[in-house]
Amino acid sequence: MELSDRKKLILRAVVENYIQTAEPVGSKAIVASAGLKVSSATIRNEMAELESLGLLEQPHTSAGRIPSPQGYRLYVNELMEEHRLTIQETQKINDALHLKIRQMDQVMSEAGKIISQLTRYPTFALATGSKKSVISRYDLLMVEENAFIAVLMTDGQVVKNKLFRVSEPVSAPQLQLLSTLLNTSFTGLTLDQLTPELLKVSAHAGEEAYSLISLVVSFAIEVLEEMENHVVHTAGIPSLLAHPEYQSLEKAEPLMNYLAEMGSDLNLPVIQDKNVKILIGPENLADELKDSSVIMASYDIGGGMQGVIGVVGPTRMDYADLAARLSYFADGLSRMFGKGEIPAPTEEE
Amino acid sequence: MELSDRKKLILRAVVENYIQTAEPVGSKAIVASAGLKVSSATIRNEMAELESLGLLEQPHTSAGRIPSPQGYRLYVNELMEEHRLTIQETQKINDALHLKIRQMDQVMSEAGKIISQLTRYPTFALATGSKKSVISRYDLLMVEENAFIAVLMTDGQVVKNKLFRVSEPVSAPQLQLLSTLLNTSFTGLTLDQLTPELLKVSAHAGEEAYSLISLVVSFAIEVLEEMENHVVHTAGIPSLLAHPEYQSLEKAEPLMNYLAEMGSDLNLPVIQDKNVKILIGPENLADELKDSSVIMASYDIGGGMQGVIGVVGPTRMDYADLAARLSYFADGLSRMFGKGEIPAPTEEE
DNA sequence: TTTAGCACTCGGGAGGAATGAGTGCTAAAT
DNA sequence: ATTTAGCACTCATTCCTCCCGAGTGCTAAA
Repeated sequence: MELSDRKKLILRAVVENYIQTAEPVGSKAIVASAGLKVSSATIRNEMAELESLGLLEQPHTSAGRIPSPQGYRLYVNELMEEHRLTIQETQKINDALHLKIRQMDQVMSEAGKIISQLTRYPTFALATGSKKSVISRYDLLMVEENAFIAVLMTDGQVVKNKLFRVSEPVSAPQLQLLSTLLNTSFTGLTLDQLTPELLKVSAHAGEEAYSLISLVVSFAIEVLEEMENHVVHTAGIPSLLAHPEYQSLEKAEPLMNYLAEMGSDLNLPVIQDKNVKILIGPENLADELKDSSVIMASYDIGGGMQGVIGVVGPTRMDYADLAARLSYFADGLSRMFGKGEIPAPTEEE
Repeated sequence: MELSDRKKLILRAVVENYIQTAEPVGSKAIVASAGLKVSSATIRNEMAELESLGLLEQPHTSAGRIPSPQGYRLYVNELMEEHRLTIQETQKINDALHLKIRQMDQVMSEAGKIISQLTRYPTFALATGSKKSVISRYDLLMVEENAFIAVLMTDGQVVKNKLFRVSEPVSAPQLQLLSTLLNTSFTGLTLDQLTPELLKVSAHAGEEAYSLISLVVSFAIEVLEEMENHVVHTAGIPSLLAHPEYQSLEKAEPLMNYLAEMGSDLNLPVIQDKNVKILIGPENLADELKDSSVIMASYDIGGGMQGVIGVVGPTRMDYADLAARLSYFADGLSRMFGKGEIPAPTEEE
């Protein structure tokens, strides 16, 4: 069933009033804010109907109405106008992007901090993707007699390194040999393909080579595990407390703990079709989020992976504004990854 | 003036009772807990004196006593018995150390998480040291025609890398040349020595070399800046809410925000003589910490740097227990850095 | 110096009245 | 058929007030 235009107008007024004031919206307030030429009694009748449709609800009998999750959903889907960012806002986001993000592997952790500062909401950031990462190349660098550095690169262009200290001395030619071996036998393999393979190689090379190889390969496994584990970075969790819906500790604490501890077992649907995805109240899978909303945007990392960055807040959020900001931010990140390089401030000369 | 033994006993009983119950301690409770063969009236007299000495205070007239910051300080300095960890506790810490910390550069961020989980207090972790870091070696790895990896190692044995994409194609011999140049002219320099030097080199080599060199050097500068910036990692901030002294948002919020935002401008005295340092209430420099305590332990990173890891909580903390746990944990980290290698689970066979 | 006894203080919780915003419903008006 | 004015009603919130009890300080005796 389709709502009358007037009902839509009223629902929208309720949502937008409530987003601003955080107080239940009464019929008189609607008359004042929406440009309707009807009396408050009429509004009351309409609101009663909107309530029976499940779009509005009453905290208690003698209070105004607040939007239900379904009400917000309808608002987001049909009523909300796309928010246009001001030049200042885009400028702010651009500045933050370019100033703060220096190294590619900091993107995950820094992006969250930036968004959290910009929006004053808690944020989470993670990388995802169905495609399994593989190591595309190995380099071994001799440091001294019993220390060397392994540098690994994944197909997603992520580079990781680790310093190894070993008891038996190693030589440069030896490392050369090993890295050839690694590059021929241990590249292009996904995490599950990587373990049993070890044995074969130990036959070819000597005892010592075996132990070195296994050191580097177990490092490779760590790296791949880390990539698949979808570590979730969070930032700005205490910002929650600034919002009236989390003024009571019973509300705030479970959510804050959930956010602080959301590790690999994230209960969010991370696949998304469009750039921005909004989950309202009970649409969230995690119990701790049933009374909150999540707005997230995705960006392309390359190598078949995508990054997701989102904010968490009360269902009473400025969806239009946040969606626009996140989307713009995510686009900026996509662009950075697309270019494969950070537009550092030094480049602009 | 030296306190009588009985006063010491009473002070200690008050502190330890209060640490456990979080409720002001009355004279009767003291009689019951401390093994004193005197009546509650005597205790009351003694407590009145302890109060006038500034060691105890009364939340309000008709309540028991709680320790003042000076009271805690005296307790920590003289009365507290060193806490012996149980086998289980040390085991737990060892397990956490070995399981969670895989790569050296994760130590900072992981250590905090571990301690926070172990203690259920918010933690902070940072690296410090008067000595300036320098880059001790550069390696350039050719990836493809217009991409290469720079691997930098500091004198503190930290290795960082970055993938560069360049518009002009580069060749392996060229990179070889550049890395020699970098290693001869740009190693052993502190952050402040690093900038003006650039010009000299541009004369030697051609145009293109210049731009590549400056790319790598500016990365080196970023790395050194990052090391000097003493980035503070925090974890477990919401754990604060579990403690009764932070049940009211007015108390909890400023502190949580402070912790969440404590960036480079950390107002803590980071130098320390012993392994563990305790700051009680107003001994803290930051206003936000005036009603809280900080317990921190340091560990040796090598290369003239030391790491600091600490917990933040109410002044009513189990100082003995936490000091012991942190100290043990920090010693474990020192050992790891001393060996220069992570005792990975795979090695234990 | 210690102790028993007692009056006193004060925070915290329970109960209850006043307040007021906002409703639903009815009956008249358009 | 819809809209509106009017009015009784509901209920969260605020502000008293009262009461309780834990714990104190003080006094006077041991």
